[in-house]
Amino acid sequence: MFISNLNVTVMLNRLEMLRIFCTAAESRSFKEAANRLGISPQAVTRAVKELEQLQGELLFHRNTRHIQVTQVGEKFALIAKERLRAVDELFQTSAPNSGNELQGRVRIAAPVGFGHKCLMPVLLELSTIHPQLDIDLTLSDERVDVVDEKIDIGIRIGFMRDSRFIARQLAKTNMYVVASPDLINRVGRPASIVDLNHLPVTGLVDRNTGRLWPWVFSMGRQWTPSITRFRSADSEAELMSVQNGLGFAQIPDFLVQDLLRQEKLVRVLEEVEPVPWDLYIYRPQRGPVPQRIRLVFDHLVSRLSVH
Amino acid sequence: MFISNLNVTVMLNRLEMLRIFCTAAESRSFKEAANRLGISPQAVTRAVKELEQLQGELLFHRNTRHIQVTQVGEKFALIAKERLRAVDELFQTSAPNSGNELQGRVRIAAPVGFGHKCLMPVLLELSTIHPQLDIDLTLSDERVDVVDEKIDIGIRIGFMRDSRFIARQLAKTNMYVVASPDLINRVGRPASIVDLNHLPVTGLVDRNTGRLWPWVFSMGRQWTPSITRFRSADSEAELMSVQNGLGFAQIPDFLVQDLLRQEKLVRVLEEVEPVPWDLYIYRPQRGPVPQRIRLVFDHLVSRLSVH
DNA sequence: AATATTATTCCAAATTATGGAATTGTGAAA
DNA sequence: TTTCACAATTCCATAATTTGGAATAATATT
Repeated sequence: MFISNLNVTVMLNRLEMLRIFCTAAESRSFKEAANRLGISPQAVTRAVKELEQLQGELLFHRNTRHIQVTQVGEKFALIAKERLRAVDELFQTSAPNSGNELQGRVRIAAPVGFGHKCLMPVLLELSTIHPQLDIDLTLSDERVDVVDEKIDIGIRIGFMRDSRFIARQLAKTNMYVVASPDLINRVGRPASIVDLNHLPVTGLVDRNTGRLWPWVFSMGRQWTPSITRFRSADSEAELMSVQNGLGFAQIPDFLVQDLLRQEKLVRVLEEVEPVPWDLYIYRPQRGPVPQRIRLVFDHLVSRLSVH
Repeated sequence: MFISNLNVTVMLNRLEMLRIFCTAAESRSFKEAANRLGISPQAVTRAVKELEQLQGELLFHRNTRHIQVTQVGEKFALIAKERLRAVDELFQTSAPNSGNELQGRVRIAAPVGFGHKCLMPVLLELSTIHPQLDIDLTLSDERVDVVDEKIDIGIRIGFMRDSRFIARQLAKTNMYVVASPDLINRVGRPASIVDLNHLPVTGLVDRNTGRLWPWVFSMGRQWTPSITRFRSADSEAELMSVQNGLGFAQIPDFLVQDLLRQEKLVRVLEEVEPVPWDLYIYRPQRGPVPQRIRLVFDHLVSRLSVH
């Protein structure tokens, strides 16, 4: 328990305090935040004031005419929002599992980022439903044909016009140029592709060539970073660096859509985005296909498709 | 707001509810939990009861003589504890940054898991201190000599007896056999290495050979998984599968120590663990070394060393 | 069978949260 | 420049919630 200043009541419900603060951070006024939450404006003032005292710094600049979240407040709100959501999630019921069991080895290949973000949850779910399955997962960002020959199911971005495989489109995937709100506040947003030349950027390294992947834009335009703030062949590491404000990056939408929704990242250069690419799942059309491969394939299609 | 049954008061402070529940989950009685928290046993009863109503299922089996957290309760407690900690963390102040600025490219190589878990936070910190640095990070789990030639700073597990490099030991790293508590509850814990032959395990694939890395034990013993529940060359994916109870795995301590501390994972076969390996950082001893390399090296040493 | 201990329920008292009213501050309109 | 409308903030009386003592019920131990 903490002792407050005179005239500031002690508010022990920190969860509600955070919720009020986060709502205020995305409102144009405390009054608007209060309306959204169905509470009084005094409650918003009290919550923000108490949080500022706990944090030891201002989270909003404000007067009777407008409010402005501080940079510290902005960062704090992003983290708080996520953690608030995580706690709220604890109070939402989840559906039970069901299904019949499969067993044996299934070899699956996918891009790294998609693997971690979208595929692993589904594979874990699959494995719960079918405890006898042996999932052999290969994650890489490059098209390695020899690997394709050894897999049962693959997921790729691009196009698939090969009769050796049965392919099914999962979704269209966009390539977004994104950055953290903090970075944008500091350096501004690019108005055109050429602006990227003098903004901090990060880069994804092609493991095969050692060079940076070019960024793709509408009308077939490309731009390759030269000077970067951070670069790696590891897309996860690149994403971490972007989230932490090191630079702008071009990243597939499935990796960042949650972060965009949570306002941890912001899209820029939307008007020059390339046409969406296909995200598809495929399996070889050779010989009789084990039932488990067919069923896993169908399960992945149903769980990964975006309608 | 939710309408409770007769005689159950509405408790809006969900954070405290979770805290009470989590403390009870690791206590031998509600009275003990109450003592730990400095509240009355009635408060513990009320919090647990209300949480059970919100979740729609029993979290404790209990009578006046003892309490037993249910399996659902156990799982819920593990998640809740982490999220509770994450929220509590929001209310702890953090120290400001300081330092002088460096600029230019620094090429760093490290193992994937260590890179994500231990190294990225430090690199992000470095980049904040030195915004002009261009960090080029290569993450891989294999020793690739040609890559070593192109790097400025490397981090490796094993031994380093090469006079071409300046090496400094960061820590001893242990290889732990771990599994989720849920899995152990379901299948029991191995009493010896041979028990692994009929327990579910996951495996890390050597990208170069396509085969599974052997597990290492004391007195030079090795064991290689044959049938796995899950396998990947991607250590992150393997770790996710272990956390979700797919199988036992042998994983370096730096990847799992937080999860062990949080009781999300449990160590087994501790008595046959191999002697610790060296985790060391190194840089080439060729020609004059740019100051930025030297300073980054020293910074990494100071931040990554375990005392 | 008796006893000690703990979970649970009830209830009065204590504590906290709440919004109306008033005050203060600020930008826009006259 | 003055006036006005609006919102942040503070104060305070009231409402709502939380609290622990007391009582009850249940259970393992003696």
